[in-house]
Amino acid sequence: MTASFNVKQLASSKPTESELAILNILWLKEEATVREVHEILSEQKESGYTTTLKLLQIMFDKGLVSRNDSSKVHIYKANISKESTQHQFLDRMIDTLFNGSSSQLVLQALGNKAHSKEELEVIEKLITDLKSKA
Amino acid sequence: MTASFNVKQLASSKPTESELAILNILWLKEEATVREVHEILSEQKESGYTTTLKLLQIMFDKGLVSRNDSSKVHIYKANISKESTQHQFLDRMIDTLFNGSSSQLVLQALGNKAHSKEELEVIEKLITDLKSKA
DNA sequence: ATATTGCTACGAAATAAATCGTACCAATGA
DNA sequence: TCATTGGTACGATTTATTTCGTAGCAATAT
Repeated sequence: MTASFNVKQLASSKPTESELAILNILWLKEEATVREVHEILSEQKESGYTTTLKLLQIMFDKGLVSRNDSSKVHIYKANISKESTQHQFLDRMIDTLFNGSSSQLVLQALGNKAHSKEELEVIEKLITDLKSKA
Repeated sequence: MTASFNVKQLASSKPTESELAILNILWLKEEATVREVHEILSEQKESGYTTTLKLLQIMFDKGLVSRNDSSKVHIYKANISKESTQHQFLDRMIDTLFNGSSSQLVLQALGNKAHSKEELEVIEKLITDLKSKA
């Protein structure tokens, strides 16, 4: 048996908080064993090894991660991209908290925190591009 | 006994999904009875009256809403602002999903959906302002 | 007076999420 | 060979959240 993932429910379900924490690690490392994930995870939050294991197994069942179990030590990979997950959460947030207006959200986000001139210019450039296409 | 709210845990806790749905209604209507909240809520989602009631009572205990119970029919108000809640969720999201970079989030949000020229110009204007202060 | 209606309070069940203990297996070292 | 180590599987507990039934009370209608 080689690389595979379960198809009970495709990666449509919204990851929970702890699942997100694990996904972040997998996005960073591309591949990781349970132990590796657990090591990094426990820097952020105290918890037992089997908790991490179980979480990864649940995520596997949901299709959020895939794994290679050809050797005894299973190797996990994220099965959804960071971008699509960002997208998913942004959409949901725009719906539930910004009356469906993404520009509303952008304005808030820009207002909240300090941004360097460089960051602002990158954004500005994107807007110029978008305007020419609108 | 007049307008009051419980102080067990101040409005620090992150509202849950259903609590958010209720807050949205209260932000819209400024004040509402349980029945009014329930009426609007059940347009979006089937559920019993006492469910809404209980939810409001829990939110009251958490300090998320305040209420005037001087008459038999209690009148509820949101006790946290929409803006601060947006802020709270944005921050959390930036942390857990955008490596702490809010401009990253802005870029994603701008890229995701179509924006009208007008919206883009409002954002552009804000950026110009921010740049002059940076 | 008594029944009905509409409200709050609140315990408790149902569901979802997170956590952990224990069993079990294979590889390795003494 | 036998003990130890390090891995997976998985049931069961705990905790958080949602949902609802039932009791009880006051106002209103019959």
